[in-house]
Order: sequence, then C-alpha cells, then structure tokens
Amino acid sequence: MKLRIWPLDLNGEVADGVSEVRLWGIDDDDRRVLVLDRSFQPYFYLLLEEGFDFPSVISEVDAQASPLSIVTVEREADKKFFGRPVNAIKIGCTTAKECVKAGRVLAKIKGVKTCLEDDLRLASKYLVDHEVNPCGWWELDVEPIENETNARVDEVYLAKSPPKQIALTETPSLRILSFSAICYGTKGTPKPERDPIVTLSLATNSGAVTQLVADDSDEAIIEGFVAYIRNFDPDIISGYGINTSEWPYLLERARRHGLQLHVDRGDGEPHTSVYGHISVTGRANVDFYEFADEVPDVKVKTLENIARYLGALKEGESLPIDDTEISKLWTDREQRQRLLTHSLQTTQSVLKITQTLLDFAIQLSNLVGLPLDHVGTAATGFRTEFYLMKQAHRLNELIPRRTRRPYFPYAGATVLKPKPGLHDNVVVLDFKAMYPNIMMSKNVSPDTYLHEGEPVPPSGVYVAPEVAHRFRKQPKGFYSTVFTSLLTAREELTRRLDERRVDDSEHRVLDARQQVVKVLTNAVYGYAGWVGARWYSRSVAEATTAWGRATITRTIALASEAGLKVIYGDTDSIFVTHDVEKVSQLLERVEDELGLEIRPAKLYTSVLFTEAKKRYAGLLSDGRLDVVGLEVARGDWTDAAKNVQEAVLKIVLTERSPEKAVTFIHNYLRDLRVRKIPYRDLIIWKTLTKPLAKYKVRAPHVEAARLLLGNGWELTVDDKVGYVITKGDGRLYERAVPYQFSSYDELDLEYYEVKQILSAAHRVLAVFDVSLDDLKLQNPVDTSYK
DNA sequence: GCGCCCCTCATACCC
DNA sequence: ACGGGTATGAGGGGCGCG
Repeated sequence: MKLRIWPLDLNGEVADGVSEVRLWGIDDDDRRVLVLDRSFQPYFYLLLEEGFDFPSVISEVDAQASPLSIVTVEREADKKFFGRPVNAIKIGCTTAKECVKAGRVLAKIKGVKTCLEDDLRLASKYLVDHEVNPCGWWELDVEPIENETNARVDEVYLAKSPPKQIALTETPSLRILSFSAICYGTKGTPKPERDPIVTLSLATNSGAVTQLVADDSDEAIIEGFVAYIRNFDPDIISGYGINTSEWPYLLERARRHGLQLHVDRGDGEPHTSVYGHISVTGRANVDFYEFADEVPDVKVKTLENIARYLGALKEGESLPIDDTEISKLWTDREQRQRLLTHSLQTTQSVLKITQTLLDFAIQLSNLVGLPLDHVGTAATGFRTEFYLMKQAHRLNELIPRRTRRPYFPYAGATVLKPKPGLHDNVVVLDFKAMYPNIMMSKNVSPDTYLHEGEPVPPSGVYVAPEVAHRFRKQPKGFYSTVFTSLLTAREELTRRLDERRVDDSEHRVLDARQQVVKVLTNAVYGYAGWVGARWYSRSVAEATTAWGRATITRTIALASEAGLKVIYGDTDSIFVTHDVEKVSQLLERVEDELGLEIRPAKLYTSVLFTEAKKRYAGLLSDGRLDVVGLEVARGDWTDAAKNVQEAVLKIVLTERSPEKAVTFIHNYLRDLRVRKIPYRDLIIWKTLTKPLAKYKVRAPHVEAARLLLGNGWELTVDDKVGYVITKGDGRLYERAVPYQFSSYDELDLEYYEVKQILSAAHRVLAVFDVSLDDLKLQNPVDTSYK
C-alpha cells in the first residue's frame, strides 16, 4: 500500500545487527505513524588515485574484506569529485560503525586516494540519498506491521520502497505544547541535586492551559508532566532555553525520584543528540532560544525582549520576575500567587513565540533538510553544509571529508569614510544579493578554481581583480548551480506571494519559505571562507570580496560622474543625494555596465554622520528614527545612555536644535541625581564569551561574574552578566557588582553621568560643536554624588 | 604618584 | 564552530615629571 508521510523526526538504529532507519511522522489522514526502513544499506566510497583501475584495487579490497563486515563492493564510474570525473568503489557494510572501521583499513590500499562519506550518520545519509526533507510530503510503499516496540503511534509500517516527493504543500495540523518550569533554591542558581521544581506550566495550541504546583515534593509535578504529554500527545514540544535548563533539570529530578521521564513516542527518555540539542523521539522538541539570533533587532535575547518584539506580550504586560526574586516569592505565601501567574504568562509567551516563529523553523528544516529539532541548534555553517550535501548528491558529486586546515586571513569589503554632519534627502542604493550574484556570474566555486600553473581551458577564465584568482567559465560550478536554483526559487516565491493576499494562510508559509531561501543564499559566501567547511576555498571567498570591492569602487565613480554626492558606503551600498533623475540614470548605467542589480533601499529625509564608519542615524521618509551602529543600537550600554542618545538624535534630526538637546540632557541628569531614573536603566549587560579562568585581563563584567559565582550562581559561556558600578576608589572592575547585589544608594552616579550618558550624548552633539563641558551640569561636585 | 601615550583585550556591531 | 571591517572602552605597561 501507499503511504503519504510528513516526516517530523527520524533516527538511525541497529536492531539485531541490522541497520534500521525510523521515520516518525504524520500521514495525510492525520494519523501519527512510524515507518521502519530496513533496506537502507550503510556504505562509503573509496576514491581511486588517477591511473589505478578497478580490478587491481577491488582484488585488494576482496583480500582484506573478510574481517570487515563488508556486504557489497561496486564500481562507481560516473561520480565526480570537485567537478572532475573520478573512479570510486562503493563499499556496503552491515552498519555505519562498520563503515568507519572498514574505511580506516581500506584507505591504506595502494591506489586508494581516500575514503569518502564514511563520516556521515546513517539518518543523515538516508535523507541525502533518498532526497527526503523533513516537514514536507513524501510517498512510499509500505506494509503494516505489528507494533512490536510499543511505539506510541497509530500505525507502524515497514518500508517497501524509498520515499518519493509529492506535490502537497499544506502543513498538517500539528499539536503544539509549550512549557516552562520554575525551580526553588535559596543559594543562587537552583541545583537539581538539591532544589525542587515548584511549578511547571503548560499551554497548547488547542487552547488548554495547565499549571502543576509542588506540594512537599516535586514528584507529582514530574508525574503530571509525563501524564499530560502522553495524553495530549504533542507533535511539537517547545520552550525557551529548555535544552539547557528545563530538560536537564527534569531528567535529574526524575532520576532522583526513581521516575522515568517517558515523554517520547518510543520507549526512552529525552536524550542529548547532535549539535547539543535534546531529542524527544518521534516528536520535535524545539527550543526557540536557538532561533533568537534570527531576530537581530533584539540585542539582549531574553524571553521578555523577544516576546515583546514579536508582539507576543501586550503593552503593559511584563515578565518582571528575575531569578533572585523567585525564592522570596515562593516562600511568602501571600506573594506565591504572583509567582504562579508569572509562570503561566511565561508559558503563554512561549506558545505565542512558537506560533510566530514555527513557520520559519519548519521551512528552514524543509529547505536545509535537517530535522526540525536539529535545525535550530545547528550553526549556520552546518545548516549551509547540509543543504550543500543534498545538492551535491543530486549532481553526482562526492562529498568531501571534513578536514583540519590552517587559517589564513584575507581582505574583505570596502567601507567608505563618511562625510560628517547632517545631510538632507539621502537615498541608500543597495546591490541586490551582491556576493551570490558575483559568484554566479563569475562562476566562482571550489571546483572551477584554476590552481597556479594550471593552463587556461578553451572556454576561457574569469580573473578576479587584485588577487588574480582564475575561474573556468565552463562548465557551470557547484556553487553557481546551487545559487541558480536558490535565486530561481526566490523569484518564483516572490511571484506567488504577490498573487496572494497578506491574510491568506498560504501567504505566511510562502513568506517564511522566501525568508529561509534568502538566509541560505546569503550564508554561502561566509561558508566558503570558513576553514571548517567541507567545501572551503579561501580563493573563492577572496575572489568574491575582490570583485565586490571593484564593483562598489566603480559604482562610486559612476555616481560622481552622474553628479551625485556620495556621502557614505559600506560593502554593497552607497548613500547619495536623492536626485531622482540622476539616481535613475545611475541605476541603469550600473546595471548595464556591471551586470548587477542595484536599487533604492532606504530614503532619509535627513541623516547624521560622525567621523566614524558604520555608525549613523537618520529619519526615514515615514518619520521613523533609524539608528545604525551607535549606542542606541547596542546591547552593552545602559538604557539610560541609550534613552538619552535616542532623545538627542530625535531632537537634532527633527527640530534641528542642539540647544534643546542640551536642555534635555540637563533635565535628565537632574532626574538621575534625585533617583528618578529607574535602577534597571543603570544596569550594564555583557556576554561572557569564554570560561572565567581563560580571561587574560580583569574586566568589570568578569569580576561581577566572579561575585555571582561566589554566591552560588551558575554561569556558562554565552550567559549575560548584568552589573552596576558602585562608589569608591580604584578600578572599575573593583567596583562592578552584579545588579542583584547592589542598590541605588551605592551607585557611582558620576560614572553614569560621564561615562555613559554624556559619552553617548556627546558623540552626537560633537557634530554640532557642542563641547562636553556644555553638557555637564553647572555643579559637577554636587553633594548628591557622595 | 599621576597623567599621558600606546598597545592589547574584549565586546558588539555592520554588511 | 559561517566571513572581514570597524568603533570603543578598560586595563596595563612605560615614560616623563623635581
């Protein structure tokens, strides 16, 4: 019989010595199904040296085969490696593990250059080989079988054919469960060895909201959580930070109570899998903290900030409780209800974030080919690589090994010195997908690159400026081929999007699709220059930026020739006076001569530059303030400094009055001295980028982190430390204190005035020749300081 | 002992 | 564990300075 399946999760197993791929999904009749595929033979390739023929190598393989669990040995005469035809031998083994073992032995045979594709997991290889992507529709022949392993699904099948893609686009109706937990500890970060969970809230996309609350013990919470999941049977389990917090905590608490956290559709517990995510077999466990980087406008990636930005938290609503408050609130019976409400709100925010970002996550999984629960945790490089591996397979290209290489830097993009001051009516002209289009039009790819000394082929070469790297014009390279399909897909999506109304349900899916195609397109250049990449090529990256520099340089010359004033430019954009006539001439001229599309992106009614590159602010034609690079756009300045700078920018851009800005600053400083500015606006947030012991210098945020650690708080790499600067003598790092441990009375307000507020404000006002002294209050040694 | 210069380290941004 | 280019602030050493 035929089965149509939308794969949600898959795993590779070895059962009774036989490799088995388990495909968990939803069928077109809305049933949850498990398909077992026992016909997928693990294998790898031996790549032959040039001049060695099959028989001699194969006889040597046969001679060594007996202790190696080799099942099949086949010639592969039509494969390519970096675009060149090669001879390879396909070796099948009983299991993926045996492949690795056999590869190590057989790679030493004379005439074998290397072994390939032995370093891929069974499930990955299955997806690549059968061209199956999760979160899409596939059809295959199956035969119903007994549910021997008690999988928690409606049906279990045995695969009778490989899956084939079918043209169904709609997403099945998914059951989504979001959750969050709060733990109780009196000494710093709660520890699962010691401290219980006090409440766990759950919310589903069917509208159910449940809260589990501890009595003497959290045993009932864990049992209730497991029972709830088994009953609701979610396809997606989501949270915010659950891979590092909730899941490890729940697992340890369950262990301590002698309970099984049996929440999956198999017969196990959640477990750590590739890229450090937590896998719940048969479901997709998605931690939306992993997608916070896709929201670059939010600088400090707390749940509250992300929720607010995405509209998942209404104006006035807040998630005001921080970790240090929890134990107080739980202990105080009167206050306990506030904590429980907070927990519910948190979970509801998570559910809303899930509903906002899930389309993107699903489309990313479907385009890249990684399962939904992996794709978030996989770094950009690995997402790109998985996509490329799938494309390589379609093109009959063998997949290069991952190798360790030395790193050599290379030159990047051009950034112009801005013309400082205020400019009216400025248009930003952007090249559309500059690097991808350069790479495509110049056939820039690892397999088209001509190494030094290689003769020019009959079809000719493209030669990169400055660096003189050469790329054969024919045949079309791997990257070019990939770009062509990505850019074509994007155009097709844009066309279909235009046909639909914004409130159309398919519009959301198409828009998410279009976004992920764009994200992936833009990731390939960076991937090519990453030393860890399988398809790494420094020459590719270096040639691309060289063509980019030539492009922007020529564009600037053409703009000047056209009589336009060039105010600034960075990589693939130039800022010019908005002279409609001349600009449209320029656009035409550039596209004609350079063959790349350039278009107006932003229009500023007025824009302000200092002497610095990459930092400016302007009023967009719709009246919004757009701040780039300046303190307002950074997460490591106090809100006090950012708020003042933003106000100053608004005043000077709209009212053109530096004097008014100065008055505003004076008033703000007076408010600060009488403590009208909220304490939280004086917290500085900085990320720990390495373990504390590895820091070579004593820095404020590092010392604040040490204080937290000393008080029982746990901190790991990537955690943000919030600290304040207190009064006293000595270095800043001696006076930096975690914000939880200090209060307004202890703050060094002079530091905040001078180093935060005035520094940020003066950066803007210096353009108008306002001095720092003009910004200070008349009585700098006001008694309220000390 | 203090200010100044210059350098390194650290972070976060832009595209 | 994708790229290079850039700004900025704090720390820290060396130096002059009666």
